[in-house]
Amino acid sequence: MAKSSFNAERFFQALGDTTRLRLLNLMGEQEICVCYLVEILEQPQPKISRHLAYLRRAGIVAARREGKWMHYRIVMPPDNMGTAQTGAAQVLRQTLAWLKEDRKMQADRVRLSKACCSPKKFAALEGAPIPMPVDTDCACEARP
Amino acid sequence: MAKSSFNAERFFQALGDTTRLRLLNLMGEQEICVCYLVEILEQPQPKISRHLAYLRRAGIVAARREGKWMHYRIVMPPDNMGTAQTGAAQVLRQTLAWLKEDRKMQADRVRLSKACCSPKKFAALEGAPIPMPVDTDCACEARP
DNA sequence: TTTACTTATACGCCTTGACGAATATGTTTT
DNA sequence: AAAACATATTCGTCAAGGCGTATAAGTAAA
Repeated sequence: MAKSSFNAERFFQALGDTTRLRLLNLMGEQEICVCYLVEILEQPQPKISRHLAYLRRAGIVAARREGKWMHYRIVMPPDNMGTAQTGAAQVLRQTLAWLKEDRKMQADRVRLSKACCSPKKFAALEGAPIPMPVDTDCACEARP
Repeated sequence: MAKSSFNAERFFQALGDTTRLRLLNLMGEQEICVCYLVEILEQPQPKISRHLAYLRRAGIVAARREGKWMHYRIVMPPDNMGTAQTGAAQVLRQTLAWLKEDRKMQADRVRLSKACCSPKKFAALEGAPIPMPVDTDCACEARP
């Protein structure tokens, strides 16, 4: 239990980059496909991939493969046996809430919502697996 | 209000170093003199000073001079007009709470308490301004 | 099995920042 | 003024990590 648990230094280092914060903001509470992250952030794919790898090494996100697509999601640091959250988890949760206050982060989420609702508009997203919308106001069409 | 406010990237970078986390843990809710920080962490003085400068540049701590001594304290990121705390402040608060769960951080605090109660035992602290104890169980003697 | 597609990794370059050691700055005391 | 003390800054070195570019690896379709 008192295993040095979770490396706080590495945890905060992982949060100390704007691109990674934007990624976490987009993952929010849902799983999301890499191709969406690339499209929404308008950044080169290797860059996104590298930052996702960093977040994964830090234990903040996890990946799941589905065919040729990779889905990333935030993983909350391990609970302390009961339902009580670990300090790290609470900090992460607070951080995500903080990000929601930021204009640019909000803009990213809006872009994501739009992409979910009409992926046709984003050439690169034709046929890609649609993430569950971050904001619940976009019920989206199911994927073929 | 929606001024890009506070640089989140820089904020987390500042937290991404163990020495700085230890410093923040010692500052806790009270002001503390640099010489105490040097003594408790048992690290070279220039190193401590550099990290304090970093924290100050990030807007997380502030310094106050008193004679030859410098006192550092944590400054909570600016409030949003009312009493409601900014996201940054809440994250910082949570972080400090998290640190308290850590064994090594607890040990640092214990060392600080002891140093407060009997600065004589720490050669270098003879006559240095005693910080208000972090843990309230040490009422300390007043300084001559 | 080729080809196309999605994602990950390797490489070289460059910036940031951590460190120890030395030294500078600022303050009080003598 | 000089000496003593507390703290800050500078310098040189080194490792971590960010970026673009190129390429590898894994999977599905043709």
